Amino acid sequence: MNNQKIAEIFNEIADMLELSKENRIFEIRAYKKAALTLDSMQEEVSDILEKKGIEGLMEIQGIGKGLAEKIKEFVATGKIKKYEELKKQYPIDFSNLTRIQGMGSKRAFMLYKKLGVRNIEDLRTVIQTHKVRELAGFGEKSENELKNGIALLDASKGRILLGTALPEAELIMKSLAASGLVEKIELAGSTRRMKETVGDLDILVISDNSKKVMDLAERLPETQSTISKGPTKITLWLKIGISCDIRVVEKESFGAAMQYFIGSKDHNVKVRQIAIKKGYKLNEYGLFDMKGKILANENEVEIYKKLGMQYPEPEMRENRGEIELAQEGRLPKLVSLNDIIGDLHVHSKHSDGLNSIEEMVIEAKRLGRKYIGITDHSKTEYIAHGMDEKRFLEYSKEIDMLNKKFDGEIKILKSAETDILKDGSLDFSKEALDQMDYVLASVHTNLTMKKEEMTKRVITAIESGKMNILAHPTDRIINQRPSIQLDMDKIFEAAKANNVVVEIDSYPERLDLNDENILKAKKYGLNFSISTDSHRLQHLSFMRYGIGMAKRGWLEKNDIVNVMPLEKLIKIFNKNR
DNA sequence: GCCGTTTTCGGCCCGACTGTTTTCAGTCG
Repeated sequence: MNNQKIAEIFNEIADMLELSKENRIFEIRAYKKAALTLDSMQEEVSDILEKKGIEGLMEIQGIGKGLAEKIKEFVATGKIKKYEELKKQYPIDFSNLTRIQGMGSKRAFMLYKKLGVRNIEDLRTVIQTHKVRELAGFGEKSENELKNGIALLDASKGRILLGTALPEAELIMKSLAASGLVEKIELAGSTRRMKETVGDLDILVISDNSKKVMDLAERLPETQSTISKGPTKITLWLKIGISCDIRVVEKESFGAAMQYFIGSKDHNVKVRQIAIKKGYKLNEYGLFDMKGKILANENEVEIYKKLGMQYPEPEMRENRGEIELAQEGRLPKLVSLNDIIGDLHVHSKHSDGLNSIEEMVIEAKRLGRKYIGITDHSKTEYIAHGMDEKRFLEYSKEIDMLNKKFDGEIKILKSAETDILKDGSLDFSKEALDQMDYVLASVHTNLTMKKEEMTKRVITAIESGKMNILAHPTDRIINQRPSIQLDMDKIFEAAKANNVVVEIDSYPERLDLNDENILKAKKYGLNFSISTDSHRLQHLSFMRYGIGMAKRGWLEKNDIVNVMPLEKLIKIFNKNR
């Protein structure tokens, strides 16, 4: 919770420094960069301080002594002196005002100085009375731009789920491709990198008629309005509450454009620095030598090659060490969707799923799965219609029957999503657990337990010698519910010692483990399962999101269990039971 | 303010679009 608050303060400090007369552009950048890092960081700064002190903070990219001291100050006192002092000079709600499209710190300050605008409500008033258009540097159009900006912010969903953004982007791309106007169309940006949430869409197009492409984009059913439109780029506002950039680029520079617009920003800054060190220049049009001669531009692989690097898959491009590995030729060969042959977390009508086991099995078979594990809830999950031992028997019989029916086509594994109860015990009798091919277990109740207690609870389950997969380990729901408090190092250590597989839950609201935790877990040499947590037929296709997380966490095929043939998988499960 | 096999001082990514301009500042990604 500290992380986001400090990020906000750092951003505001940057805004206020932008107003000072001296040129402090790099100091400003340092604050903004640190804010970005803190905002997306999983580990709480207060935890880092507690464990490793101020040196721990300074290990974070972009945080040096100065910022580490300020973070420490905030954790200790809830305030940062430098911020409080600046704020006296500029009593303006920058963090909300600058969320308005077209509003930066300078305009915000101008509006404060001339019209006394301190926050969005003040701004609404002066727009209504048309005072903004009278200001020097503003005009009628600027006033309308801000008015629209506020409306967009009101309608904005902020960062939306990857599971919403990706299908939306695919719809738009499909329509543009079907028009016959485009020679090539590709997804870029954070959606291409499979980030768990997405702030806007980025689409690249090759076309010899960019105007027609943009006119068409404006008329798509997904489009709400046009934010800006130039000769090579259009920004749309989509009905789902985010914006979408469509850029038309030359065929010759398509690779350079892809490299540039896939990002991430941090990754690109570092790659550009490498280019500069080699005496080159890299931008969205190509890689150039000192004389401006083109070295590479049509494809990304070539650009990285000329820079002495392997091609990093988009999911890895976060400047988390992938650049160094690419330079050394040691990039991991990431797992891919095609490697997956089974799904080990699937619900049916027996608890809170919508479809019968048979329906789920048929769909899984259609998707090419060789086995599917049915994992309906246990009795403590009474809201989800969880099964007691008696109902488990009926469920068990049904699975046996279906296995006869589908013999040779797909194997149905008998399991259950077994609650890890408050004391760490499992929510089924020993007899029931023994009947299962494997036991998937997870926390669903008493989510607010203290870290130490919660960690002990989960480790007790892991050490029970009964469970095989720890499902959605942190239990977070993106944008809705924070993670349960767990010492992840201890959990992973215990999982490793007890042959427990950790899950990457592909359900878009969960994506749990997330990329950061996967990277951490990989260091412990754990086995992972990538499963869908399906509650209806359509969910079985969520696998690609879990694969996205796995790739962002640098996982290779041999880190994953549900790529293995059934016999080998069962052996792993039987090891600890 | 950060950072380091060119540097503990002197670098730090760069182009598109818009509006109010008369040559460019502000914003964005």
